[in-house]
Amino acid sequence: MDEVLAQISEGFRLAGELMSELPATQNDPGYLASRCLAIADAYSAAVRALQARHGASVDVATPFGGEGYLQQQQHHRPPLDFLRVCCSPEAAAGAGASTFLAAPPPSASYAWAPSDAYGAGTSGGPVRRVSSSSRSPPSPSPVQPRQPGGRRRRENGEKVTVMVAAQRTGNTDLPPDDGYTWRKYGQKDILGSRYPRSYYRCTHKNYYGCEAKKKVQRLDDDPFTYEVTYCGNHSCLTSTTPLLTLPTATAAAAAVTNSPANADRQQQQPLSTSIHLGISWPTMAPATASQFAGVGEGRTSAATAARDSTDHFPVADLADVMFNSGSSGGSSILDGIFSSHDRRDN
DNA sequence: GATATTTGACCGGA
DNA sequence: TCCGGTCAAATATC
Repeated sequence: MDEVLAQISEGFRLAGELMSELPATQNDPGYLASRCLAIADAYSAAVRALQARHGASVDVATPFGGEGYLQQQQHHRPPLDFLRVCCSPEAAAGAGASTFLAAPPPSASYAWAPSDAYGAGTSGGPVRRVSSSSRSPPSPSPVQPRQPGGRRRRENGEKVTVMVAAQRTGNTDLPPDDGYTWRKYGQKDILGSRYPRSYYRCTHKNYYGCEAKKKVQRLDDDPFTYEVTYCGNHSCLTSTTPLLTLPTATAAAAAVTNSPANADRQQQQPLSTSIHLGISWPTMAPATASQFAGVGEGRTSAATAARDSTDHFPVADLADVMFNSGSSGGSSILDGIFSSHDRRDN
């Protein structure tokens, strides 16, 4: 079992590295793809180790087709929606394109397809980068302490704006998942805009002091497109604090064991889909059209929205069942991890 | 009960 | 003074 845990641990380590490298490597789809595959390999090795240890009791063939499924999916799906930003030709070009991503980046080592090729064509994913700059020059003074009762508007770090296609089915009010978990803290009607602007900050702001924020606004001329502006960096991703206690061997083994009961439970439960890495893991169970239409209401976090997507990726699948194999009501393993720290930040 | 969202008010910058 | 960004109490959800 040590080998299994080591492989899982390695997968997380690689994922963490990749996240921290994203700002510098986002224009290198080939590198990103190779790193993603390395992560997938780590988890696949964990599965193989589990199979070697437990034999037939570890059956990953159902309902997703076993290793064949894993291999197939590795070559057909980008691991995370947000990589479409990083790897899209528009993102690489830096600005300006007004067309939706419709073709794979030529240098990507895995097949790439427009979002509509998957399922019912839900979230479209980021389609273009509009700008990547800080509006104001770096402040000569360090971060000022917040004055009691005062509200300081800060221009911290880089600002990146992307255009993101809304989901075409189900709840189109939800912006597509970008891989992070966000908490909405405000909404504002903007002058000259038909649609209000929503303000989000990182869910883990308290625990990590993560100052990442984003603004989401629908375009007047295209309600199916969101303009998402990211401000600040995710310190919750780069923290060296040992945040994650690996699930127990029992939990991990149970998670990858797709017993009918487990499969059924995975389909029924509203799962929290994020881990400390900030990665939103798509759900393991293939969702039906009716599920798309129903879920996502009420809880509007990006992670929840991700569940509406038909995105599936083997690593994500494995991690999803690992970290969401608990009971309902937010009592996943991750909830246990964050429960004592990550309280509300108001 | 804990946590997330909503929404009116407040604050700061232009 | 206006407008965008944020706060925080009230409310909703699980």
